[in-house]
Amino acid sequence: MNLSPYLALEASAGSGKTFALSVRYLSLLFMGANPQKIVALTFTNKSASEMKTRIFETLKHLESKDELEAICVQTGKSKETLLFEKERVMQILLQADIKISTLDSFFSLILRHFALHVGLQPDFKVGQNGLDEELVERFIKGCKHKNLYNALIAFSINEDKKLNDLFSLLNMLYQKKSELDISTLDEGSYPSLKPCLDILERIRDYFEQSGLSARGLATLKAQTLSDLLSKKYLEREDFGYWDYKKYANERTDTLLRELKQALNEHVNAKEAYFLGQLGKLFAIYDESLRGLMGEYGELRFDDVTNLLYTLLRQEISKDFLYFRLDGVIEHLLIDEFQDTSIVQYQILLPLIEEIRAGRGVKEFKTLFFVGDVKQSIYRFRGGTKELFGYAKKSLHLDVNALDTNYRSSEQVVNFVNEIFTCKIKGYESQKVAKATSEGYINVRIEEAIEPSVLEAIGMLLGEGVKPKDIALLVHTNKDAKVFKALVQEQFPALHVRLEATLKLIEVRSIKAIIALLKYLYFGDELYRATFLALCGRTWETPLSRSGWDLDATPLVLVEKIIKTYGLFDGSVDLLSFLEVASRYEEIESFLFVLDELSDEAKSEDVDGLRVLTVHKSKGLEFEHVIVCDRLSRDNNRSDTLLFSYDEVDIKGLYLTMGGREAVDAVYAKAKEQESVLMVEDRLNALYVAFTRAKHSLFVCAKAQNSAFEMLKLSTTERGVIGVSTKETPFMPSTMRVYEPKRYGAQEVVSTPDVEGESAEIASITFGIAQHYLLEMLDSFDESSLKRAYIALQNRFAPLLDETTLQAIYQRGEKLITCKAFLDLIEGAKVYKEQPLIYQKERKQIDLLLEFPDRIVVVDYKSSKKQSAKHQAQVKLYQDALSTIYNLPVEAYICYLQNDGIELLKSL
DNA sequence: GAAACCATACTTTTT
DNA sequence: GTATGGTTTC
Repeated sequence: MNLSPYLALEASAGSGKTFALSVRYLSLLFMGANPQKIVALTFTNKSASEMKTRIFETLKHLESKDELEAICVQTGKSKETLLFEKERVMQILLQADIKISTLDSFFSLILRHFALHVGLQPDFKVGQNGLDEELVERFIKGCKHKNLYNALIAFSINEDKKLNDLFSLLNMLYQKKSELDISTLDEGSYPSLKPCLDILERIRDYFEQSGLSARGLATLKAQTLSDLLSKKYLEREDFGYWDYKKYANERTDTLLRELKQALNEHVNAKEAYFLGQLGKLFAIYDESLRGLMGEYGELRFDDVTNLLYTLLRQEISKDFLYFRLDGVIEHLLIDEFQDTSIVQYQILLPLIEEIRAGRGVKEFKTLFFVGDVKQSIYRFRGGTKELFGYAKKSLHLDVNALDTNYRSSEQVVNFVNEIFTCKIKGYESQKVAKATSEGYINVRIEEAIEPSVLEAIGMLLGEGVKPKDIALLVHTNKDAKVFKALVQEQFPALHVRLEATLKLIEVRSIKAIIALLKYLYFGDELYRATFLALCGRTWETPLSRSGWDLDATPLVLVEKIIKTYGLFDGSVDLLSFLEVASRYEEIESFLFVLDELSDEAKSEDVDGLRVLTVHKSKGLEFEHVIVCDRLSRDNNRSDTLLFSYDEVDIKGLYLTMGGREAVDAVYAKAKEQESVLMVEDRLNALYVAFTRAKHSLFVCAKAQNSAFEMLKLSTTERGVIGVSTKETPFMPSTMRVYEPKRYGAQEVVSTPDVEGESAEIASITFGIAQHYLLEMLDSFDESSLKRAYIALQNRFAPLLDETTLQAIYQRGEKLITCKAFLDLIEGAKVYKEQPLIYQKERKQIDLLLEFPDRIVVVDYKSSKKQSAKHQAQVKLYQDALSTIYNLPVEAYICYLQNDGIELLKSL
């Protein structure tokens, strides 16, 4: 065999990491590994499910996959042998409980086995929980109990920390709990600044006698530590400069040295006091947290790792812990290794070492770590890229690097190589694999980036690029919002997606199904139109309400809709939706809960131009990428605590103070190290952003204060956009991108009859939109109207242009100011969109007014064109309601027209 | 040329 | 709360 048993794979962006992982996994299977004993770990649920899918897909179609060749090489078996064994391996895989998961769910699984050892019930919940307030309460109670309450207050005042700040500090320590022995933090008493101030006074006296300028003397005054630390002369060796120069001598320089020494002692004493206090408080915090977890059975993600680590260290032996996991794990694969945190690594270490020990030749145990330190951008949440190098070295792993880029075009690969060589430490040029496409690069440096970004989008659309193939990468969530609004304003017809965690009911294909269900049930044209629009079908598409059995279960109905309209797009979301549908027995209860369904979608809606942060884009790829500069200046706020590392071990913990570096060399070094790491992270973020592009890459940089400054970019344009004719749509053909039709408001209302079909459709759309606005109206006042209008815009922006939407708004305005109408509803109990079953027909009443002595039904119409029909319809409502209520029923048709509201009483 | 002063913004996010 | 950038001051 050629499979290297202990391998670290360096996989740059686009170099075929997923390919390598599935080859490795399948090779292990073909070599006889038991899938129960292979653990593959990733960081997100998304990549875990992708990995599973990829492995199954590859195995299923092995004969036609490139992976086959690679598996031959790894296993040393011939193609024929592999294909012969394929079915057997598939069977094994299908029957096994496959262990491909995120680190976090793997850890919670282990913890559940041992929950009782840490005072928890095994059915604890993991997630964000709302126990924060409870924690504060318990913490304060704990402080009182330990007679530390006054100390807490004194500490708070001394350090000028609010309880909130203090809590974030404690939480920070909590995250580092496994790396740091908090109980041994130094302790001291609160130091006096007097010795330092005394020396300063001596310097001042001396200079005053010598005749130093008033300006100079002013610099030798200070009240507080931060005053003092901000003095520039602390950065100097002596006073031989500026106003001081004339009077400086050996004496003043000695005093300066003394001052620095005294300050050094002071800051260190202060730090010791601070950390000592914090350590005491931390013990209470930790205890309160443990208590809460036990009582409520709710854990945060950090709690899982922390408890597991505690368990591993003290309470039970490592062998026992991992032995309990369904037998011993023999193969471990870790993806995105550079994002592993120290605690996570420490938890896995016994397992890793067990495998690495490789007792006896017969034993078949392997390790496989894949990662790319250039893509490490999660340091702020604990990701430690140094672990990759450390693991390679300490475990004596074989190291391999993937050097060819299969994702990006030639121009993009070359550009990335050119930009990042020498900038990222140890950057190796990637080779180009895609000889077929040349690609396109456009770097713009302008005073403002907004025009460049819009121009870039315009260029791409002009070349016939589909919006869904464009991604706008920004630095912050706030920027994402701004850019989304900007793009939408400039291209009103364009579908723009702000990337966020999606709910199931927000997925386009599911929205369509819901609309159709509502149409079938209520028969409202609005829903029919919504359904057709969401599917990208034309208005003429025949769609009948008959032939659907509404008494069938929701599951059967949804299945039938999916089948009939070919809505299945291979995404897991539709499956989840079917699962949700199966929870309900009849359509009424299903429709009732639909709008509030909180189930989350697993895959994203891939329609429309995407706007997302660089961090969210990691692991994704897009045909065309526009990387935007940051809109605001970036803020490198430093934390109150500063950690310094010796490779992967915490070497020191410091209290940050402005100017401390001038008097404390150790601290200065730690701060320097921190800032180097921060710059590296930022550079990596840019690397991640640039390498998302498959075909073309736009960089829109600011002339000043650019986030790209460290790349030293210059304006350039290379290659051609030229869209390839070969199209691989994500959505099935029936879910085409909807092509917006533009209908002028004038056209709609003026001569709908003569204009023919398109005007007919336009007036239907208009009517539906009008109805929708009124449906969304909570009450008949202006603020409700504004809210309803926003809802209208969200829904109809792709269908109707701005003028038309405005016209609808104005009609709404007229309605809520119409005296006759307001008089009519005065004193009534108002119901909207009431379903009504009469003579076996399902109807929906626009507006139902309940008075003590009578009932009024109102139907909205946007034109008088078919008034006879309208009359008949409200008559029907009137009759129907008469049978239900024992009261007289009046019926009105409310015509909403451009020139005003007309309220017509039906006879 | 250097210090002090004043005004001005103001992170990244999954499990 | 805290860096930073620009301006003022001697």
